[in-house]
Amino acid sequence: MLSRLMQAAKFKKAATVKLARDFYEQRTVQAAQRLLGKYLVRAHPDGIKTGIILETEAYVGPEDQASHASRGRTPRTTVMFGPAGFAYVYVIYGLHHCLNAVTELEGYPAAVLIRAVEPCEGLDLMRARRRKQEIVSLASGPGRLCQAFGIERSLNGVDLCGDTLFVEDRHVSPAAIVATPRTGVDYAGPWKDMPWRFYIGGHPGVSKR
DNA sequence: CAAGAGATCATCT
DNA sequence: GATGATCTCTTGA
Repeated sequence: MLSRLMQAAKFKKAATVKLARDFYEQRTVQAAQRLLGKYLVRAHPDGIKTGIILETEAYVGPEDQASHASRGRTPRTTVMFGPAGFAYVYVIYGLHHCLNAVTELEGYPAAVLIRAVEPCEGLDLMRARRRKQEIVSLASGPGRLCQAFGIERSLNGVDLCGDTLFVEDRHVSPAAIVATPRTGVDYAGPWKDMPWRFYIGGHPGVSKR
């Protein structure tokens, strides 16, 4: 059994190397690509959960009709208009949560949707939350990963440069990055074809479509 | 394995 | 009142 001390030690180590705000201030498409291979970390009273980011999507600016922010600033999208490095978490289809990292400058609405990770630490915690056993099915999709990691609306607006949810500045170099159009945005007119979904090629943990 | 439907409600019109 | 940055289960080949 992993002692509380060991977990604390791991957490402490991870916390010292988390991505800083300036990472999130870069261009969204670039941030989406550079997040691939990095470690998403969720600290929770139950224990720590981590996973390697496998799949992301970029939602870029007020013109992007695929983005929630294209309809202007609303209570929901306020976080997207705020400064970089905060979490935008929303409920979709009344059932599932999706996690985004807000990017670029304050006033310019943009974010990276984290669509899938390869679970590393906290596997049994994730299994319990997901009620699935297979590692590959624990976090291969935006809703699945939020369920596995215990990410819900209470985390909307949390600082990704804080201690509860962050990305470790540690990189597993992806063999190949694939770019495709984003998922489920057929309504987005000319923007639906922008190749702003990125994933690690050939990895089984990438979400199905 | 692919296709289709149902779940279920916050959000905006 | 309509819709959705999804998931799971069922059906049928």
